[in-house]
Amino acid sequence: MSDFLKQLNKDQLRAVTQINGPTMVIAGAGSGKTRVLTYRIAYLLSKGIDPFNILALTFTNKAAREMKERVINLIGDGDARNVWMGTFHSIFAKILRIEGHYLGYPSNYTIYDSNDSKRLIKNIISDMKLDTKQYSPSYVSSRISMAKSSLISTDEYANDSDIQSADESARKPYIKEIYSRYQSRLKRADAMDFDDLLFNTYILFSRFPKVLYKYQQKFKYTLVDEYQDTNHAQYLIVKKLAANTEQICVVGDDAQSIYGFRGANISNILNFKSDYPDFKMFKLEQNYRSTKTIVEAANQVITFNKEQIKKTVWTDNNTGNKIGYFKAQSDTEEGKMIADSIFEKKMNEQLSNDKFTILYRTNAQSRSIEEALRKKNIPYRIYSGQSFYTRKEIKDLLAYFRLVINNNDEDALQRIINTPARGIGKTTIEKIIVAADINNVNIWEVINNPAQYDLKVNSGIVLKLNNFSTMINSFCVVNKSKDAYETANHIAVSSGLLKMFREEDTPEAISRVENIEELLNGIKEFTEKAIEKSEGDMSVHKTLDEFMEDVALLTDADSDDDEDRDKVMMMTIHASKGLEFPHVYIVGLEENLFPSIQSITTRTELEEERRLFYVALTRAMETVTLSHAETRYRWGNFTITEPSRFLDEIEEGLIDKPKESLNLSNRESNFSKTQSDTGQHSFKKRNLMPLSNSGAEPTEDSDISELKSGADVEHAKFGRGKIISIEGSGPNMKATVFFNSVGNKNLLLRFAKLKIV
DNA sequence: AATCGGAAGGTTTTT
DNA sequence: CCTTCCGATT
Repeated sequence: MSDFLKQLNKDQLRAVTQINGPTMVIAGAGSGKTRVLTYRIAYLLSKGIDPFNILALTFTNKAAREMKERVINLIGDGDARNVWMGTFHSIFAKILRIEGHYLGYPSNYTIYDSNDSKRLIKNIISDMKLDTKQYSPSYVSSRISMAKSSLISTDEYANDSDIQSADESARKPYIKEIYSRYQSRLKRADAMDFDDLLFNTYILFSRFPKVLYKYQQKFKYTLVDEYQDTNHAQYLIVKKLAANTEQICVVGDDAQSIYGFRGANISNILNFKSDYPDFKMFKLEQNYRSTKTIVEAANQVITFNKEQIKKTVWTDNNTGNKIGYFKAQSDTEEGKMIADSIFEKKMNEQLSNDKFTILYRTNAQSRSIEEALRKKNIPYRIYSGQSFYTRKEIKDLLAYFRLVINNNDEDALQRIINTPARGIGKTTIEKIIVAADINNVNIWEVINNPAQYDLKVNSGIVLKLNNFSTMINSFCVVNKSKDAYETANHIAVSSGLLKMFREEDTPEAISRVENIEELLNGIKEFTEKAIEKSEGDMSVHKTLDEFMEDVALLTDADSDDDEDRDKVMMMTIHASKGLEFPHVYIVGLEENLFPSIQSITTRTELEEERRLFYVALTRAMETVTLSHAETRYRWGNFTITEPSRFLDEIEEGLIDKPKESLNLSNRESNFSKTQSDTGQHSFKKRNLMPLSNSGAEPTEDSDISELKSGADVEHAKFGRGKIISIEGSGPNMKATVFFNSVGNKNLLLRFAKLKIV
């Protein structure tokens, strides 16, 4: 029956089959952590445990999805589907949809992402007539976030003398007031931010023992991945859930704790001992992923940290190559060296693109590398945070969806009430907000009954408001009966949003229309997938509400698409956690960048940076190449950099002699590059919906490839002109052209149909 | 009320 | 350098 257990080593086997009582698994990098978790779930099921009684919590959607897939592979679809597997945030969001009414939330509450919540905080700060410099929204928001993830309520925040004196000495005594207003505004909008999903779940379980009991009964077995990254709230919720049966298994690696900055607390691992004195601990120390060289280098680096649980990660794998080391003169050069190196290795060893991964500390570093890859025609894909969903046009359309789903969502309402322009201006909105505040009702309520709340606007405006609310209400009606795609499409068209961008005939607007179409395609896919899963049954259609629930907790790094394989992968080190790749490039190893300048003052923070480096190294299976640039374009000017201290922490025998860039003309090329770039941005086209995709496709249209800067061209609408510069490639190729009639224009070449004269 | 341009601020890292 | 926001202008 349990044939699959044969695939485990001794330690893994013990960790999997020890299913009675609290269990902690300390798993070194590459030692089969996910494997233990998935096999443990399979094992529980094989022992007759009801899948409905199992809860598995992860940090990222990606990890959750992978776990699901692997469990399905082991035991088949049927049982696996009934196990609750998901991120902390998504599982708790689900619970709050069901039980939120205990706390006064409707089941269709909106989830605000960090941008939404910063916007709200900013509004509050200006409402309070405070200086936004002194009270920068991001500072205030991180303060509030820290409080919430430590379960400190608004009242507790205001009454805690330590917190208050800290805020006062930081000259920000009003944060308590902002926090409190922020919470009531969220409540009024029937909205929760990310931290509320945890905070409110905790409150729910504390105040309503009956609800807690229900979920304790349901989740008899709890598994937690990446336990070292849990914050206080997550820790306590899990503890509450497991209090009854104590059938809890946590898996983690203190050496890979990299989320301290958002409240993760390594000591949760250490507390485990005192919370569950009769716990069993297993250490997984054999690494199956990397070469000896890589494992050794990683071990060496981590010894520079003082705080850690002792363990010895070792491997039976080959020694492998030494670690590569590039010393580039500039960031441009760094990109070039990496692109060249990938190209060479690819050709020599006949490797596909997807065998290569480039890791960096900050998202901003991707640009110079991207350019180099594009020049070499190497396709790549960036797994970046949220860029797709933070685009204006996407946010706008999503705001319509949000408002339709939750009429009280004030942030969404304010975003779109005049987009596209419908004559409801700033002054009017101002008046509505004041009326709402005075009467302590929601903005939506005021818009629907302007007279009742004594809104002092002329009859023309009243008519416009009326038209707006009629429109939204009609969308709500559509949403009740149609599936997600039909509703979304209807809204995109009837709201006039699509038309607005279509009429504006600029390359920028064209790309916005494309992005909207991508979003709609994504929703279509989402809808069809559900129908497909239910074997063509059209009646079980997915609603827009369900789509939005998915989106709120999704980042585009989470998505994966079959058509999008075989590309070099690029991502931040944080995003790479839990993944493995054959050939890894870790770039920008410079002081003040990696380790980050914000983290070199305290030991704790520096050690977190070092763990980050440890994570980066241990992603690699076969080779690692490190690089640094001696000069780097930052904030628009050259900075001379120093090699990262982390480079010295790897013993000389394990690392190659630095390979230096020889191109002396690089400074020049750097200058010319910046000049031609002035004032332009390339619009990265995203392909299928939840996917961030910046592919460098070979140019298909031979006409286009003949266009060069300096060429005289003719355009159907603008007439004669001269090409000033060209950038991008494939479908993204665009040019700046000076036309005698209208001056400079940015054109997407694929649409512009330029003729060479 | 809408549009355009300039100024200012922003880079950690993510759910 | 790039993006966003604000204010001045029409």
